[in-house]
Amino acid sequence: MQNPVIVIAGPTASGKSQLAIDLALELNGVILNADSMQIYQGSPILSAVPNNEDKQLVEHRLYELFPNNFNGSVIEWLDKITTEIRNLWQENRVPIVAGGTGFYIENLIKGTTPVPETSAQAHEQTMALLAEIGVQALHKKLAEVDAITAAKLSENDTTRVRRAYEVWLDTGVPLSVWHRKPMIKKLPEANFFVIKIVPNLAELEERCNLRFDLMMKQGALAEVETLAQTVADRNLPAMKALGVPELLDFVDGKSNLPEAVALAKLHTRQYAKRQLTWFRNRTKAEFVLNHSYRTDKETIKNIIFNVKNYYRGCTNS
RNA sequence: GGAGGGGUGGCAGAGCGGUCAAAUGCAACGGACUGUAAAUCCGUCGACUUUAGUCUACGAUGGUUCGAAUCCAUCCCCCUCCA
Repeated sequence: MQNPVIVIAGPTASGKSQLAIDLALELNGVILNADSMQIYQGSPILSAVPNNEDKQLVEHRLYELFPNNFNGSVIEWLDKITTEIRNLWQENRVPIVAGGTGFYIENLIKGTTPVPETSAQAHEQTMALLAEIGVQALHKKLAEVDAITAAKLSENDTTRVRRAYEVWLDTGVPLSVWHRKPMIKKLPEANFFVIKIVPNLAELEERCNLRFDLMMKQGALAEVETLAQTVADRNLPAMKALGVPELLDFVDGKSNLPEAVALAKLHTRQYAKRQLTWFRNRTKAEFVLNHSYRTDKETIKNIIFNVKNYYRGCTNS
């Protein structure tokens, strides 16, 4: 096997973590987190970070790495995971990347745009401008300096309009120009074997609901109360984990508990759908599992067989 | 029993004679996604056909009118208050 990276991509509650563990046990693997929420420390319960039992079975890395007030992005995660993967190759162990954040996985596999890191001032300035004039006006200003990007974006797309403007402000070069440059792969030497879990929605919905009830029993509410007290800025990524905003509303007295729980479940289901369309339409996989995973030797055997075959092919060619 | 308010598309909720297949929000379905991505955004959403159009729709039935979700009558159901 040469520079293998096994990637397990799938929606929430599809059994990724379990599959990762079962595979890691067979392949001398280490599990690396590819989930944008599990990377933060704030909500191990709500973001379904693997528990201690799982962590004792197999080594897990890149979970609960960043403090809650850290404003992270794909890049920080990419830096971390890149060095972890290289380390594992050195140790002759197999990196198993597991997570539901399609955007992160895509950046790992296909690379990132070579935009330099934007300055904090540019960010602050753009945020201030956004707050002052609103998205649509910012979109208009963007159109003056970067018509191509502006044309592609909805005038309501706060996140992307903000970023495009910020990039222009900081680098003096429109984002559309940056986008023309070739993507940069952090790990050009890696051979990815992607396993995609694609369960049907009804099945997934049930699992999401059951899992959320379990989270509540495990103390999700206390988790959110702590967040409420320790993190001032609720726009921080760590405050966006599913269930956090909903339970926060309850903590703030803006809703009641059953309502908050119902909403959190709804949003979880909607998120799962979004993930499903991401993976369906833009993630190529070497192996597709068309149902949720629970420990099952046949499936593991089958996957291992495919993995070994795949990497034999890679070294030969 | 008396007084009042109301029944609108999967839900909530506007509309109160024509420009209404019916605002808006939610849900649902599909899609996008190049540094906050568990984020953010877009499209569709009565049926059939589809630039246009046809039909069935606003509790039920009947009426007024060129024309009704909108006005009138009767009936059915719901809610609030008084008894």
